[in-house]
Amino acid sequence: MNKAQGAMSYDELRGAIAQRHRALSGRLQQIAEFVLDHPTDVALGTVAEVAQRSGVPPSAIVRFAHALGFGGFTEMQQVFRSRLVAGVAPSYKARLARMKSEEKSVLGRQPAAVLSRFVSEAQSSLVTLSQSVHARELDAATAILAKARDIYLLGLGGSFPVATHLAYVLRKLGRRVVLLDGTGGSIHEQSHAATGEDALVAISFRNYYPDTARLFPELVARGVPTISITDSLLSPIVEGARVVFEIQDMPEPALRTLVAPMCLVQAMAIGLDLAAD
Amino acid sequence: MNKAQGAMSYDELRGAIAQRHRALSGRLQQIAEFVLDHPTDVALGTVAEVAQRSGVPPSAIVRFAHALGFGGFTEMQQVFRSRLVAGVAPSYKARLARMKSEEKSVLGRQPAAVLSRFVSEAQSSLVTLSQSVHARELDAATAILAKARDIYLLGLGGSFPVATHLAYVLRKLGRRVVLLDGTGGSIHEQSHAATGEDALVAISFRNYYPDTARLFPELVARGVPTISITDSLLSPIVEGARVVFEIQDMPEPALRTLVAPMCLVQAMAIGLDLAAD
DNA sequence: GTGCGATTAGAATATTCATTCCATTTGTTA
DNA sequence: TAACAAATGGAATGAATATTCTAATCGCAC
Repeated sequence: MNKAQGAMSYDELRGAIAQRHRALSGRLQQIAEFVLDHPTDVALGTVAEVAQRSGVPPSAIVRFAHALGFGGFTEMQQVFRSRLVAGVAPSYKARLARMKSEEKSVLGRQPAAVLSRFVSEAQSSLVTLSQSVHARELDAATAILAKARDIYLLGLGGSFPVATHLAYVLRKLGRRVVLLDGTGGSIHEQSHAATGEDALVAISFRNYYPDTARLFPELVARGVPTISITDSLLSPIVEGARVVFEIQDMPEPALRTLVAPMCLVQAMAIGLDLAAD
Repeated sequence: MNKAQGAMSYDELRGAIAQRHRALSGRLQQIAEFVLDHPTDVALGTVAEVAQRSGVPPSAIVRFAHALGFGGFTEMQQVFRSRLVAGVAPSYKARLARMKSEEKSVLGRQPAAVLSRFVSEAQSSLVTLSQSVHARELDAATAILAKARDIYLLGLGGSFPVATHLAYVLRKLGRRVVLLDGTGGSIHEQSHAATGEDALVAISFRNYYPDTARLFPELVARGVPTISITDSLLSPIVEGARVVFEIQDMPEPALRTLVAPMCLVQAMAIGLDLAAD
């Protein structure tokens, strides 16, 4: 009623409700309690649904929103929805918005600010990684690698660093590795010896490197067990893969730090080594 | 259309979309890509909003839902909403606790536990990075690169992924880059043309790759301005460098994720590009 | 018990929204 | 090139929804 609630976080709203609870009328108190106990219902439901579940008429819900300073139910609902999106993607939108604004400010142009931006970007990509990769996939991947005679690595363009890193670690651990880098001629020749006894790890992000998209199906067709690391289930290296690791929210090519895939391949390699004992 | 999609989990829906993607028409493929990339928008938005953000007419969105076997957009949206509620249910605390317990349990050898170990290790290495790198060094480094005609990159062995990544980004930004990788003969020949007009970025960690230790002094002696990224001030690529980035606490070669140096070179490259305007 | 202000419920309304339909375009086969 | 089928975009439609309005009710002081 009195306070102008422009943009409000969910936690702030909780505090505000708790504070005013005593001052509210009977019905409104009842709604306050329901709303604090069932934030998800408020976020996703309609006025009628919330009204029914909390046992009050729809108009009371709207009055409640008004009493809190919102223009209406819809406005209040936005705050509850923000809590949901925060739960799945740690401040994805906020991050983007912050980057956009910083980019244009004078501060954002200083190298030090650029570094801290990439650091925080990398941090959140690591959080996402550990959330989105499931144990089952990792187990399956290491099982494939454990049985392989030779391990073929396919990662070109922007993904090449990931492939070289995996190659390095696997070789350190005594595995036989063929890095498909296309030096000294066609990449087809390098992969010509691959069979079902071997294994392939393919890495590719948007925009998918043409050679990768071309070679991958050939190897799959030849029966080579395949592990794919990519950023979308629609990428050209998904179909036919035994295991797919999807790493979401990859920024545009020039801005990606490759932190998440680097960590992932590292864990695959070391996990393989530990499981072998 | 054909499949009766009663109750469906979000992951199942993702799989279904990926599977049918090829069989869909152009517009519908475009929508498929958008919804996989922006599940939150679909969960919370209206048909009109989703349509606008994905750049298609609203009717196409409905047709997409139909093509997937749903009765309409609203029905499909329920699946996307289920993902949001699932995301908040096991709260941060629970998830964090689970990670902690896994880490210490006997299951430490399982790949999933290995991954979470590398992730947390990478997290702390990023924190260290942003603390130990100072603005002055970054400014000096970008200044050197800005004046360079060609940028030579020297990073062999375990550091090679970092060098290739830097090469990729710098080239994307239109810089002339020479990656010293030793293919097709001696690495000396590749670097033969470097002069004081150019610049060198050298990356090396223990155990320092012999070729790096050999080539580095030569280039310095020839007057090439140099930026070094290494793990100790006693490393062979420190003496003579204009700027030295010391990244501490690098684990042994097979265990390092290269997360910190990857971030650093990324920031250097982008910082250079932004400063150039 | 009476009168008054605050509160409430439910119907009425206006808006937003998903869906459908059809004319037009696009792509394909003959 | 012509004819056909599939796909597309945009307007029309009807349902669902939030909000407002008003009459009725409640609580309370006197």
